Amino acid sequence: MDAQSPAISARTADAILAAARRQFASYGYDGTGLRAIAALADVNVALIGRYFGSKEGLFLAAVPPKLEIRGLLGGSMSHFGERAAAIMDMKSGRGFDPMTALVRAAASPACAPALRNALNRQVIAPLALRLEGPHAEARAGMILSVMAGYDMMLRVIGIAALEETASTERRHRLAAMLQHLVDEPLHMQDAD
Amino acid sequence: MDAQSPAISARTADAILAAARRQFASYGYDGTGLRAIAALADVNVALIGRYFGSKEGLFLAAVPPKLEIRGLLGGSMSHFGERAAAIMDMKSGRGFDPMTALVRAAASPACAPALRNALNRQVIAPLALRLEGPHAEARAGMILSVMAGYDMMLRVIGIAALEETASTERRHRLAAMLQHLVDEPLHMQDAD
DNA sequence: AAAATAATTAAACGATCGTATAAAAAATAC
DNA sequence: GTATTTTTTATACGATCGTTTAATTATTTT
Repeated sequence: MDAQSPAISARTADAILAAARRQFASYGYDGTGLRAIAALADVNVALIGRYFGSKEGLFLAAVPPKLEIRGLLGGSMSHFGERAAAIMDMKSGRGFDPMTALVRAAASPACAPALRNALNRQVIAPLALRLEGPHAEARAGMILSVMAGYDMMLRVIGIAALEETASTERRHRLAAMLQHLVDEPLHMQDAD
Repeated sequence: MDAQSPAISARTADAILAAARRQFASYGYDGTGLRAIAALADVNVALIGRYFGSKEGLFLAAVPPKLEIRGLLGGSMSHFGERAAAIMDMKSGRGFDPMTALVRAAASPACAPALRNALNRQVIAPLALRLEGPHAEARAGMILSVMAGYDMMLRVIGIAALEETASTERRHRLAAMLQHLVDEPLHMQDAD
């Protein structure tokens, strides 16, 4: 219909996006080849160019929109730590995880600006709105830091000290870290 | 002398290593080309192959040996948080920082095993020895997670919420996170 | 059924990558 | 000063990368 529209099939676009998410999360931005994505989606490589313009365009369409941690800001903030830790632990392994994709793609200069924008708008900002007390944005940034670092050490690098720790143990400690940042205004008595 | 020795000049090897560290820390493993390293070191590309065998060999010779966070375990553990946070804040920007290199290289499957070993032996293990109470290794892993995540969000991605926060503010909050993990056994009263 | 449009494919381009080979230059030994 | 060894260079190889062009198949329209 649209005169210069490049001829689109929603099914194919979704297949490419799904394959791209899996590959980017598993091998990072640089480590993922467009031919591997195309093979996984069972389409021709040229379709990626036609649908998303470039590799960077595909990455931006695939990963950032999924960065809103689902259900993370749903409930009460007095249990944010537990909720977030549970989500971090619930990873499917095979499927696509936005946080792992983020960690694996962060090193590529091509993605960094887009990731920064996406994180600021879709994670930091809404999270900061839920944080009471001063320095809400800085604390939100620290919360994201802790979650990303945890994912990096446990899933991307695979530090033995974390892998060999019981899941409930890990979850409890991560939850304490995050909740400490949420409740920071209540802990001001601890300052020296 | 050694019959099959490949003919080595210490000055050249050091120049290559220094250039490699800068490039790997700035552009990650995949984002760094051997020709760029050679140009920075002012030597021919072929010398890298002759001196270090392969790109992976060069990376392993350049980055992991520098991962021992200098001076981090020197003083009392009651001020570990402040000390570590100060080191994280003291980054030269231009020079080589092992933590940033770690974050930028973690995504590459070629480096992950070597990084895991280096971190386990040179960071986690000596740090865990200094931690009192139970789960020392898991807590050491979490400490490294927090530091790596902080570096990733602040330096690699450049989250605005952290960049726009005063350095002392950031340092104080990071120190509190780390000290909390060090002193965890003293906080058991907080458990629900 | 024929025509027109939508959607996909096959093939190749130029560039860059890590790596290997053989020749040249520099340094040392005799 | 020539010979020998050490160190560096120039060059090319094969592979893979992201991207593009033109041809082909599938679908819809008339």
